[in-house]
Amino acid sequence: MLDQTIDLDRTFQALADKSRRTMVERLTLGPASVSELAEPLAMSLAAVVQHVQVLEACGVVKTEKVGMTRMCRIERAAITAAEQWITDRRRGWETRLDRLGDVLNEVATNEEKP
Amino acid sequence: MLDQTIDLDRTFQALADKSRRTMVERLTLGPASVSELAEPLAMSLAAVVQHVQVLEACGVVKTEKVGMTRMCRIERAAITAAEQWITDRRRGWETRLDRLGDVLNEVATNEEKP
DNA sequence: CAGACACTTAAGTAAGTACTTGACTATAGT
DNA sequence: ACTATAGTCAAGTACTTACTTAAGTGTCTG
Repeated sequence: MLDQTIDLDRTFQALADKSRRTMVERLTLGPASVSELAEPLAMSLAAVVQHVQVLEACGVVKTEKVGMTRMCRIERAAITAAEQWITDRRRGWETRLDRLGDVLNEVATNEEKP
Repeated sequence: MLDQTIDLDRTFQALADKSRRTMVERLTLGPASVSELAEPLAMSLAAVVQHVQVLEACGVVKTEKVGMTRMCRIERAAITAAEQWITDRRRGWETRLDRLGDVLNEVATNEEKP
């Protein structure tokens, strides 16, 4: 429960960076090495490694060393938790707006035949 | 287009904080003043105002001054954009996994009757 | 074995975040 | 008019982030 809060913090934080989102987008196409992730980004490899560490720390990606390359792949759970949080909120305000709509309809109906 | 990237940065950044998520959760129940948002949070009013400013800067909430209170309400577009980004990624990796599933099924079928 | 390759680690830096306190400014009620 | 309320503004501070460069460490390839 408390852990989930921490993970949401870290997951949203991880997604709050264009470079990391680019990496995630690449990884949705399939696993990739660190240098493959680095390829479209204008920064040092060391910086990319640090971004990978951020993504790994929040559980959005998992990595595994194969020979001299580190293969990265996306891990569904963490990112899904973030999606779920937003979806739950949206559901909240949508049902509220539905109820508001009902009330407005009722008022309108009552005004039509007073 | 470029703006959208900036907005996603800011929106995810905004959601990467427990206090701000608490505020958003409160606001999904309906509009609230700054002090109402502050009530469950262990920090100064000034700090809460700053959080509200962050949420407003990324478009997740809109505010309006009514008398001496500032009323805040949630604004769907920005937060929906964030949700959409995740949903699009998930759709990406799900279709990829589906294709992988197809390939595996095909392999399995071929192995059954070689 | 030599050299290239793919990271890895460490240390440093500039900018950004999340607060704080304290002084101030408009309302609103009595 | 007097005072409480609800917020606003400006500094200041401790901490974190997103990089950088430079010097390693294992892992192939010829």
